[in-house]
Amino acid sequence: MTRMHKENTLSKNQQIIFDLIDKSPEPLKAYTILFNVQKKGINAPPQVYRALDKLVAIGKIHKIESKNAFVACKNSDCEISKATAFSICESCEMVDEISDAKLSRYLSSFNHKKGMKFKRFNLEFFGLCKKCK
Amino acid sequence: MTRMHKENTLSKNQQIIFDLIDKSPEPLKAYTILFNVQKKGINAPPQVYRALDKLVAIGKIHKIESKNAFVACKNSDCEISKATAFSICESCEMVDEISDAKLSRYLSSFNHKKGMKFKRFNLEFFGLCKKCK
DNA sequence: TTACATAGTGTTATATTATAACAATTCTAA
DNA sequence: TTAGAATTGTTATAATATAACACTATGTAA
Repeated sequence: MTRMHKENTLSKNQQIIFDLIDKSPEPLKAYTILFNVQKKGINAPPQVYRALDKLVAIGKIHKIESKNAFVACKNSDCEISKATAFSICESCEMVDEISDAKLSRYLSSFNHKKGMKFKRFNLEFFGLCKKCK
Repeated sequence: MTRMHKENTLSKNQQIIFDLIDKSPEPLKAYTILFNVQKKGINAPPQVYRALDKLVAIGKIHKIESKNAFVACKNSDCEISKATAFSICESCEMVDEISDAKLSRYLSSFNHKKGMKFKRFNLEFFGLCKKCK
């Protein structure tokens, strides 16, 4: 049997950073996170980026590529980030994770004509949210 | 009548940078572009980024957000970058713009339950291309 | 043809985002 | 209890992107 490590438990830095992202109403950038956790003893960028990388890998957070920012996963259906979709308000910067089984199924089964088999997708919609439009 | 400027013609720097991207088989990063156009008198990052911004705005190129890199538009249907989709090989870095009217229609008409009206989307699929799988 | 607005250029400096490299420590499974 | 894996702490630096300012070129309207 191959060695297994404890799952579902986050390390100290990972927990600190996840908590911060999870309670933020908006996506957080790495250096904003750094600034906010310095009081907890996390002093340098690599500490933040390492935690972010791990949290992304295990699906606890997602990176919003168009903003270089991170949000907590709100969607139990996204299967460790294999299928992510977001709506992004171009005015107030609000980001909302889309949980739509039909959309997810449609895209997961989409096959490129040129013979590529997809493992993962990320979709970002842009517009104006209810409040801003 | 409102003032109109010439359309469809690129400025000198825009043309140089578009030509470079257009003949590249792979997405190009801003500083790779800078390095390659220095012999043509483009010396500093802002010159590159300004041309890239404009080329993106008029739909001649697209930014691959997950790679911070740029490709020429191969899809006359994308309507000035309102609806972009790419397949990205995780092994060889190849990027291919997807032109699929059905997919585009499906996503363009997708409406978020929470009342957001979308103006634009970007979709990035990841996997292994024919050659790499 | 002038004059005006808009777009583009060149330049220096700096801001922002992300990683390399290395030493030390802690956790986990056997 | 011990070896491997994961995590931490740290310094330095790489990579990506923009601010700000002076200047030039181009298209349009009068």
